[in-house]
Amino acid sequence: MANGILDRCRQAGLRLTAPRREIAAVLEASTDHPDAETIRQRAAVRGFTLSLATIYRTLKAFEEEGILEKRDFDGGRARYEDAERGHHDHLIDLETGRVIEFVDPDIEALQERIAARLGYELHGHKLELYGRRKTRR
Amino acid sequence: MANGILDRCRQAGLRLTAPRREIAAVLEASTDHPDAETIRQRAAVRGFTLSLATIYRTLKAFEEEGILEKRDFDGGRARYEDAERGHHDHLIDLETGRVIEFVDPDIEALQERIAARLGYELHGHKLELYGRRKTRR
DNA sequence: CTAAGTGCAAAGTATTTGCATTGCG
DNA sequence: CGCAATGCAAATACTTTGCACTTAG
Repeated sequence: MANGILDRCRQAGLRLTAPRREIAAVLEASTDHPDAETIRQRAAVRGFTLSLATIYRTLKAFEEEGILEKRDFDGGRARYEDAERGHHDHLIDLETGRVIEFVDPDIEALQERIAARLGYELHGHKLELYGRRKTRR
Repeated sequence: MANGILDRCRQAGLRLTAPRREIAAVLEASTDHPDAETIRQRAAVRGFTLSLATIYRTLKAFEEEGILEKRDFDGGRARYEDAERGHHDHLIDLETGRVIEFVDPDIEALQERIAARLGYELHGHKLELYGRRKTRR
């Protein structure tokens, strides 16, 4: 079974170039959802210079192969995350903008049922909750 | 109670200018989720010329006042819909790109519970389902 | 060896903004 | 009247693309 991004990259028939190895490394070292520019900065910190064009092309290629998932929380820059880390949804902190990941089996099941009710086969979903931290002290 | 977009516009202390009346009219006549350019075209058909800058500024103002809601289905152009029409979620047809609206009280309740479990007060949410029409004949 | 991938700079989209002018309240 | 809103064009933000060069397989 393929676990790492590079394994899946190879499985997909994509060449394992130095930039791709670096982008994969940055993504796997990230616990958040970096955008293209952030990926470049993180690579730079690690001593690797990446062209933004390459990053965009690579992210698109990875996404098309189902290796990464694209997120668009705010309509600004697109952010990416490893698709293999298992599906989860997001709660966005309205105060800080922080993104909290969560999973809920009930939600998954319910969405499946709703899609079926509408006459559709569910192929994916995105759920974003927006909230403020409860001021319980 | 304020029902129309213009009523809420006035409530919010925004001036009721001709372009705003037109944008409101176009939105209220739309059953889909138009983007800025589409709004301009629809206004044009109705014989009203709108500057794109004005449309963008108006949409942003309306959104900030909670009159409209911004959607970003594909990461491309932002789309807008009347916030007062009651909350609903979206199912996007993967074949045609068509957007189907739906409401499900169970989903609403479940999301509320999840947010609470995470220690958050839910202030909004977006749910997008992606699917293909069931080929049942 | 050769098709896929890269970097650069230029081109595309989508959206925002400066500024002089207009018009709602 | 005065300040908010408008239109235009220029500016910005993000992403894509053409092209010549490099490199993985």
